[in-house]
Amino acid sequence: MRERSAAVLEGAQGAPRVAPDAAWFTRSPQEVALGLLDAHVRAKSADGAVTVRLSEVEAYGGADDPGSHAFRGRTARNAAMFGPPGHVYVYFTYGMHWCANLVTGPDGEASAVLLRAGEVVEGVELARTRRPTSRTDRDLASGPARLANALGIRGGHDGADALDPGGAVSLRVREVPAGGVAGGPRTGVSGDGGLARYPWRYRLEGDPTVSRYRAA
DNA sequence: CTCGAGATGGCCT
DNA sequence: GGCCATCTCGAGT
Repeated sequence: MRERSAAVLEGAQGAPRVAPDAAWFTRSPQEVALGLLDAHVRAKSADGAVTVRLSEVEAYGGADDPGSHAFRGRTARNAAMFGPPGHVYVYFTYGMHWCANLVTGPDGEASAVLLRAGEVVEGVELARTRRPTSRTDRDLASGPARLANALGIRGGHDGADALDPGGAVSLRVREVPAGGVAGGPRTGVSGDGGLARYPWRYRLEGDPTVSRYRAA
């Protein structure tokens, strides 16, 4: 199945990026996901800071979403998803990789947006040292685990408050949403319902840094 | 550029 | 014990 495209970055070009507050994240994961496109995610550590401009994200619901880690209820692993909005939810997958999400919706309800891909716009040299296998800079954060790795986000960041501008992870979102982005197929939802029922994967169409891994 | 296969460990049933 | 919200590498077009 081929994906359809849509307009890109209309109105957002030149719009300032601002630090979001809790209310900004207290919305549906789909709304937040669209708002996060073209946002800056910054992570600082003792080594320095890396900032990624997001080009691809994916929304996850809670008990109503079979593709969500929270589908079967709260566990120690997914506890951050049930916590306050604007915090980081980090999980370990495939025995190797960390992936970073931002929690959405009211405290106590589980939903989040997975950060799938982006472009490193600050700290490229540090990101290269963390991702020595990247052949080109566009691959530094072109995938969920690649992005988390480039930012230096690991399990220790689980639950971190991304609304604190001075925190280890901080955000600046477009004052005018990038908008006009197609919903692509999701991973993790088998069968024909994947795209039809949960078209919650969003990207900046034509952006060279989007992940090349697309669900079958 | 694309495709296919293997690695690898925590979580959930 | 099976299942992954994946990545890298090698080989083929």
